[in-house]
Amino acid sequence: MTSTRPLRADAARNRELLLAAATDEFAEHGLDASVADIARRAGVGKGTVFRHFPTKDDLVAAIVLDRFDALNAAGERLLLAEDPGAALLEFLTIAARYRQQRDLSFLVGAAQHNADVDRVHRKFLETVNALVGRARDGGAVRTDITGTDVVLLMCAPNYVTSSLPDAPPDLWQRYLALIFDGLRPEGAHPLPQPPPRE
Amino acid sequence: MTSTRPLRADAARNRELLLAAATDEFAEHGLDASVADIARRAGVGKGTVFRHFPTKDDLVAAIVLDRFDALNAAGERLLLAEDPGAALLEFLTIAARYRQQRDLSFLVGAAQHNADVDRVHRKFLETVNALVGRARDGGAVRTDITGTDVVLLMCAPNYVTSSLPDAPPDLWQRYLALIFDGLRPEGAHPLPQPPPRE
Amino acid sequence: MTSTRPLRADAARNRELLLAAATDEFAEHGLDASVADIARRAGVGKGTVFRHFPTKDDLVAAIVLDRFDALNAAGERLLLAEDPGAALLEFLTIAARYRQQRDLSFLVGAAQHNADVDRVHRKFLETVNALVGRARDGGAVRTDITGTDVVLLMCAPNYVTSSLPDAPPDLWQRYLALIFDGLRPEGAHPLPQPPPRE
Amino acid sequence: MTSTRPLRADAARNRELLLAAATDEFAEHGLDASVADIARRAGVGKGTVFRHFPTKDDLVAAIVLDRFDALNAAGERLLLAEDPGAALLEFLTIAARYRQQRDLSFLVGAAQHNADVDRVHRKFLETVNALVGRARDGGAVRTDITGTDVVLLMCAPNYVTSSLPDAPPDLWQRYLALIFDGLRPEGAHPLPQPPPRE
DNA sequence: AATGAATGAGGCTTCATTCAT
DNA sequence: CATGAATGAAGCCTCATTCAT
Repeated sequence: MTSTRPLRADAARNRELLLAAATDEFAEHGLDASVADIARRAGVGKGTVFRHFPTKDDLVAAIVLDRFDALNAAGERLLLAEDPGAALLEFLTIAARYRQQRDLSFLVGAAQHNADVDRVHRKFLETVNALVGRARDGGAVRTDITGTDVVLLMCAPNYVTSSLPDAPPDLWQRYLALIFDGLRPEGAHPLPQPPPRE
Repeated sequence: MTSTRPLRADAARNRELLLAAATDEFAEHGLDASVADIARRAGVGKGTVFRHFPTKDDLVAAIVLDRFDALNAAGERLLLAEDPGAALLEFLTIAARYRQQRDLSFLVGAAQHNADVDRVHRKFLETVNALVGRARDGGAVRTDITGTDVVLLMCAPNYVTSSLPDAPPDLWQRYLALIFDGLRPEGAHPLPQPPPRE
Repeated sequence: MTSTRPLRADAARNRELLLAAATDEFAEHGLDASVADIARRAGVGKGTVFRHFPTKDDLVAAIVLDRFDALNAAGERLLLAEDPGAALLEFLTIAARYRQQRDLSFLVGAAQHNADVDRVHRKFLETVNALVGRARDGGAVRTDITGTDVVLLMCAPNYVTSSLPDAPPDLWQRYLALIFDGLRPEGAHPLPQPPPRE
Repeated sequence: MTSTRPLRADAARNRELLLAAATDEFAEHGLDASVADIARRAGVGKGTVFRHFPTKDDLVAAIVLDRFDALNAAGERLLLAEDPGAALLEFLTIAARYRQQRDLSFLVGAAQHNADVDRVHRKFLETVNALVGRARDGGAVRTDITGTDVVLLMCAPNYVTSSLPDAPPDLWQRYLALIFDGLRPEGAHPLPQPPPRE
């Protein structure tokens, strides 16, 4: 899929329909969402799903890919912003807002074994590293945290609200703010464990 | 578990074996862990699982119950500690250490429909509320957070490390410390959303 | 069956194969016939059974439905016959001949909870009531029996022969004749219990 | 079981409890009644069932055996009655009343492969043959029916009412009377099929 | 002798995937 | 190309039967 001829118009449209439908179904039913339901939601036949995505994992990977692509674009734009601290917070806000789907834990299931996802994921790590580096240099975040720390923490706001059945849709903002306060230099206590490498 | 006669010695042993095996399998494969695998891991027949836990949900509920029971006991003990702030941090540490399983998200699947779990869960909320109340009164945590906030956040340290395949086993301590720093009064910024009720 | 688009040719064929196989298996093994055996007998995969009949009960219902439909058609035709007594006997003969399966006791298992079966069953009762009414008015059957009596009795000829392992295939005709003789006015003795309502 | 030493008093009592419980359970749930339910209803452990009846089929056979024994005793007594026609009707009445359990179709499932049941069943056929022979000789039933005919027909009254969910408990009497009217000489029409041999 | 815990084959059903139409 | 029918492995659960207590 890394560089194939452009799809015919209707095929391209089906692909988008499928990605949207799959994203919604996964958000609602987790990784157990059935291919049949996705096909029905997209208004296409089951076979069409497999024409576009030979495997359910490939479908998951495509979603993750899109998500990372969008985030990477946003990140690169924010690297040019004036205030590095505000830029980082804005980045995390964008990431969390991206439809507060349960999380990106699909990543675990499929991303690990997909070359495309790997590539874009690596790019993502670089981008976050750059954003965090700028913020750290600017004194907006404490000196003992790394880009990887932020990558790991950035899904937490959505995660914690996901366990509340009828949470208000923007509740995640509260926890993003709390966690971000923990990243600030003011009142920082030493951390008991070193950051993970990579 | 509602006051029945004590199990025969071998049955009690199998029950423990099963709970341990199930806990491990769930930790490794999520809620999709198969009953057959759990039975195999416990070294018993498939039917034995269903003698002890008529339903897969019952098995999940039993695990959640045990976990909450242990947590509640620890919480009550810590309510008597001298330093309220240290007590809260210790409580969160204990909770996170309790085998850093992915999370307690089993709760969603089964807790909602099980009377025993409901009861012990409510008790859990009370305990955390009390611990947070004491810490807040003692100036150890900022005034704008509630017990529910802490309940929601307390699984996050395990969650964030779970996405790292080969994380060092105690990495969660780093993120617990970071998040706890966000709960402290020093350098607190106003929160954009009110806390969820209940 | 409620007015859906016609099935694809091969699907329709499989549906018939399945109904025939299921009818045979149920006749041989009673309601306990396994879906796997039915699938094997029809020469299709187990999953195909559930594509056509999402539930074992649905399969049973479909058989019962077909049977009642055929019977209803025959009954309506016979309502136009000249001799009402001969028409009733002919109807009972047709019903018994319809593959002398053990009985229609599948009805109990599924019919009660299926709207389609309910509808066609009610129609069936009406038809038999009409046939019996005509025969009674024409003096062909005794005055103290009702349509419901006949409905209840009409499975008996097949039932009684079913307990004979190697009965000749047309033995049921003997018992239908005997029972029908009991319905005639000649030599009728008063009945000790009133007919069931409905 | 054909001649073993007499059971200890409590064992004998358990045997009776089990037979009664099994009879009830089979009557309620058909041949699918579970051994566990039977044991619970009898107030004994599951293992005790298998001490008395090594196999579920053996339990069924024991019930059938008891039933046939009782019927045979009644039949022999009625062979001495004055009015042969009344005696036959009385016999059929007794048979049908014997708890109008669904039927004796357990016979099919297990009786065929059990020597004891075979023996007592053969005896049963002889008894009915004798009863019918006397009635026929006395002009109480038509000349073209045999003992086997009656054996086959005698379960029908219970069978036909069994398909009515809320039938009055004595409804079978109505259908026994109707069927018996069919056996009388008055108004008999020739039968289309010969009686089954044996 | 009685109990009930353990077993595992087998039942119904779901679903990712393949393939004829 | 799209469709949806077919497949069969795998999941959860039941139950007759065995066996340790």
